[in-house]
Amino acid sequence: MFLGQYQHTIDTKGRLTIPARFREILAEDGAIVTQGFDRNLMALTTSSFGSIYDRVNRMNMTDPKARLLKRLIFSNANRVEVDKVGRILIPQFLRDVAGLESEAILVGLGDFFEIWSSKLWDEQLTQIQDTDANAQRFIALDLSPGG
Amino acid sequence: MFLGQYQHTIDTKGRLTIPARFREILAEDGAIVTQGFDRNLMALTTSSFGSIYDRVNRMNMTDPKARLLKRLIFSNANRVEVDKVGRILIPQFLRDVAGLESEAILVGLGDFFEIWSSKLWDEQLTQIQDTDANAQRFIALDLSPGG
DNA sequence: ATGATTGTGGGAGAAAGTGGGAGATAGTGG
DNA sequence: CCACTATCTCCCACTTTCTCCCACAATCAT
Repeated sequence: MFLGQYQHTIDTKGRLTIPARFREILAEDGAIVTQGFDRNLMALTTSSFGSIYDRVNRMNMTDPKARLLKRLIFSNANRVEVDKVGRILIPQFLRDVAGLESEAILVGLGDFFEIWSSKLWDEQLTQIQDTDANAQRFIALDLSPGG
Repeated sequence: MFLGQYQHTIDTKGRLTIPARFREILAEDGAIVTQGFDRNLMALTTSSFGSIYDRVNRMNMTDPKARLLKRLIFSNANRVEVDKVGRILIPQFLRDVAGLESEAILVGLGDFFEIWSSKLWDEQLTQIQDTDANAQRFIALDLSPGG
């Protein structure tokens, strides 16, 4: 399971170190990196990308929105390999999409993880750390641990 | 069941001793430490985190609110292992969230326990021990044994 | 009292993270 | 088709951080 947040550098060659904990999960058969929904990137295992693939594929392609979603997901998807010391190579166009420069925040989200520029992630954090708003969110979703 | 409160030091390496009583419960398969509701941390058994995981994970990722909630839950969660002498390692970013420095209060809350900085826990204590206020506060909460 | 358990600290080896060089590969123009 | 250039990939080296292990003090129970 991908959990927690890590800050790593992106070197001049566009290589990004994957946290050791994430590495084990990806090691089996590489990963897919694609554009996320919020100016970020999503990194998925090939199997969880597969399930998205199936879902999107089943959508009705006469619906313009479905076609747009399909293009978003697939045209920006990129297969990446983890190198010997645990890095992946992020293609230039994906770095541009997420505004990535010399450093990135890797954020575990359970089945997959996200890649953010530190600037944009800070903006997310301010939303996430709003404890009052969080209490409301939890209430609305009845997410108490015992529930 | 996690009960009572304990004060323990966090050493320079970020290690926090778990009370022996709590240890037995966690020993099997480690724990998940995550951000709590009030500038504190929650430590859950992997199984009770599992039920949260399932529910959050099923949410629709095309919904912005769902993404935010997912980030809240997973990005601040961290799997921790209990070492040979009964300590867990609290990552820096979680220590920051809860304002933890060289000591912490561990508070049993049944299914899980909380981790507080002593300063913030003192503030809680003054609220909890205000018997006059309590008389008013809890009226709305039905605590009859029959449930 | 004394042996066992619990809590705390620190050192050494291992692992993680980062950077850069050199050969291989691909693309471009003549 | 060949030569040149730019990019990529593989490999190695270094630094920092982490993890494992042991030691000691304090507390508890017999």
